[in-house]
Amino acid sequence: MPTSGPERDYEAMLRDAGLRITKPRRIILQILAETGGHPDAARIFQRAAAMDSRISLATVYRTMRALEESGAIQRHAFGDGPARFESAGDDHHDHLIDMETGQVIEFSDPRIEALQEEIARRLGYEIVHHRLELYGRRIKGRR
Amino acid sequence: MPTSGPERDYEAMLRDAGLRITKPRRIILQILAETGGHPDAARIFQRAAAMDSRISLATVYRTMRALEESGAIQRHAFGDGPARFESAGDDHHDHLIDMETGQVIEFSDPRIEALQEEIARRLGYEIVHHRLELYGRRIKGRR
DNA sequence: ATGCGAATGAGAATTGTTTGCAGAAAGAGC
DNA sequence: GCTCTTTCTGCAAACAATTCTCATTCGCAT
Repeated sequence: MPTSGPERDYEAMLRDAGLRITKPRRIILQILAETGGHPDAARIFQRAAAMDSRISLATVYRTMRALEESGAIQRHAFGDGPARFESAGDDHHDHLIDMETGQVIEFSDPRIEALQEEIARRLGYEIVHHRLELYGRRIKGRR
Repeated sequence: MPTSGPERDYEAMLRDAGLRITKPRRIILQILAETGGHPDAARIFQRAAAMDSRISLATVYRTMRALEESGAIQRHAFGDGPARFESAGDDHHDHLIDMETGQVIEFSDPRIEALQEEIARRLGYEIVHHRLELYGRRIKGRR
């Protein structure tokens, strides 16, 4: 069955990071795998609580932090709202946020990445990470 | 004398926005004009309090909001810390944050801007604003 | 099965920011 | 300059997001 795949991957990540595989973590990871998108802590907590009402919000935050530190997920802060998380594949991408719907569209462009590198180098810096977010609205009369 | 210039400009902005020119606002604006950089509310408050100890942090926040809404300043959120403000000229630029010192370096590159436009258009969007932040560390052995 | 260290839950604590309210003060008109 | 209306301010309380404290539970190496 396909559902068993993703869970395994995540558990391996925990293992590799020297973290214990606990019930709450398993649930949270399962949610991350199934949900996709860019959920915030409250949303993750809400779904987790539906599966096991004993889980606390603090554990969600702690788990997210641990996963972030081990490189399994990324933390974003779109606009000013709460932090939102995304499981980190090895594909880098940036975000376009639809200002009307709040929808987040992912994109990537090697040319932009290259320019960023060039600019940073010219300023004497080496890029550790970056954040590029475009906030826009849908062009009407276009499909 | 050169010190009288900036203050005038800011007062005009208040006027134009239909806001009253009050003592606290004058002080806050003066600080913004003199200070430069990307101060956060606490820093602005601290300097304001040095000039007039009655000023409250709430007023700093309220003033920043008013100025932001009237387009006089921009609000940034580097990393995860508190919001930081910058007086908004008509020159657009992005930021490179030195991860060791927290120093913010401004830069701008029309090629990146153009690419962003192109990407957004391809996705069917029109950019309202964007945010590009490079987080990096100084390259050693380079001056 | 046992023990030790790591993880959890519940809630209190922090941090950054906003808000409610009563009094102060700005700007318009006289 | 004085008064009126409306906007601002200060203060403290309210909030939202996140982290921390601590007693208890649990994973897992032995």
